[in-house]
Amino acid sequence: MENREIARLLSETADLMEIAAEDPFRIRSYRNAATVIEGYPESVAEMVRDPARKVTDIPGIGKGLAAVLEEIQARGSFERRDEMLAKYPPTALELLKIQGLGPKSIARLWEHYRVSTIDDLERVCREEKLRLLPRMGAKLEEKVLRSIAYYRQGAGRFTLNFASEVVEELTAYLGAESVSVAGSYRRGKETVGDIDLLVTGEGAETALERFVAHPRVGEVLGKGRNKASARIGLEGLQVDVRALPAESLGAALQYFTGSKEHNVALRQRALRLGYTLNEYGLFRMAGETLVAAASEEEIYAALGLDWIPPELRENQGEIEAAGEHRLPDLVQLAQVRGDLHMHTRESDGRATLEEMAEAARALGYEYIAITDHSKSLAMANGLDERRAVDFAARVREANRQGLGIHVFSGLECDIRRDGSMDLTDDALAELDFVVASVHSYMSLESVEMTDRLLRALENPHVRAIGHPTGRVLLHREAFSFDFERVAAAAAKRGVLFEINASPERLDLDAPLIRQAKALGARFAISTDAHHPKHLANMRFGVSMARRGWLEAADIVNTLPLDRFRVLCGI
DNA sequence: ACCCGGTGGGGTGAAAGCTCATAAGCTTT
Repeated sequence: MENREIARLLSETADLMEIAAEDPFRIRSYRNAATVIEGYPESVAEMVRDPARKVTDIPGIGKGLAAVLEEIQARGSFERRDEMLAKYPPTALELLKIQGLGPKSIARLWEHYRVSTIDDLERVCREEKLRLLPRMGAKLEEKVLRSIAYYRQGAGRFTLNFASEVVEELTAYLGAESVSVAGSYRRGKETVGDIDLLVTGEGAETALERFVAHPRVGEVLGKGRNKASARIGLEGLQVDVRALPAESLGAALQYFTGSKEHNVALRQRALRLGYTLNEYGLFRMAGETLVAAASEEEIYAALGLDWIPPELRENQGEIEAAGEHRLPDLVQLAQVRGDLHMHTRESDGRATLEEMAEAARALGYEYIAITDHSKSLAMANGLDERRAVDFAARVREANRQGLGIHVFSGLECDIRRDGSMDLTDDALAELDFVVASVHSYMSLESVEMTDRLLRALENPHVRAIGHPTGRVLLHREAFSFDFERVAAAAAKRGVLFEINASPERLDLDAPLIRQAKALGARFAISTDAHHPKHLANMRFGVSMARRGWLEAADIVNTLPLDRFRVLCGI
């Protein structure tokens, strides 16, 4: 079993234990163990099997959890988990994703009404029975119903951190001469519903057999000669694998990459030009002569178009632009030279300044900004004025000593309800790069939120607005405000929009990026890393930027260090 | 549960504010 799956068993059990109101410190130990195991460089399952190794050498794993890991390795579950599952249905975990409900409420709902699924929950709300329970009322019923509706929109979709692991693992595993990923994953969409893989060449036919035999494949939904579908992992992400001849890979890739809207428009164009386009190729209609199929470039060229990068294929003007040879020269990951939003142990990050700097240096960056939280986010141990100023001095000293990369002292400063900054201007003036972010009062009316953000933009020390809409994918909607006014003001004041590359956020999204660019805004793509490995999430942010039609010139952290310093005056 | 440090037991990751309902539970990273 993979580390990630072990971690999942532990953290799900911790959730159930919370519903059962067990000892909070024990619960924390399970959660901590899950985090440590997920990030552990070796296979924990193999360590359990190897008599020469001791899992208790892993920090956070003691006698109790070592026994749990033994049991997981032996039979895929463990006693406490079974006990919890006997007490509460496994679907109760899903209820934790509904905003407004926590472990106590879920326990009560189960005890009083045997509510165990989202459908049950919806019924209880509609029948106005939730309000009869202690500490619950009519308002909560409304809130829960709204949250259910939002949750259902995202049901069955997955964020890119998980999807990318599956793609990378299967690509290596299938063993065909070529494996290409298509679908919304290839278009860089922020969440995916399934994964489409195309295999060709040597080993393509046996790849389907290998696929359904993969140890993490659960339910096989179908398997024929050319296609196999299955759900993978405990999460149940659907993967479709298609085997096809290399001669028609381009047509298949074009077709299965989509989007549907792009393909419809492309086929209409083909018809106008006397062709027909399908997943096997582009054909001249009379006589059905094959015109192009092996590569996407040939197909687009035959239709009089430049090759369109997958991220743009949404039928949002890209076909017209390709016909007029004015597609943007989209930003690429390799052009990124720095990362301007990350955390260390100073607040809620996991690593030190030096460790983050070293990881960034290893990625080939020239500079980073360390931006820990400010004091309002007490939960994250945010910095007050004094600590922020001391930290800036520490960063200056670290740069003098030399880190192999330039580090800017920064802060992710809370934007308070009235739009003022959480720290004084004097303190902010000591820092090189201040990102201002909203972390509270997210449900303000649009007018108040707009005024709040406009005021934040007025602060002379603010360089960027962090995760500007506050959305958390599959969990929380963007808060409402007048984006056009805020973007226009940001452009005027030279404040950057962050494109937050964390796969949980990906904020701004593509339509807002395009809108902001049209209003003259500039951008920073930043990972918001809380751990050195999170720096690698930059690629997801670059995908969003590309979906927003951005070029390197739109993004400040593609600038070399000296030019970036001049731009920011630091 | 773990860890430390000691062979018995104490400490553990940080608080503020909102909502709904009237004391507690949830949210925020």
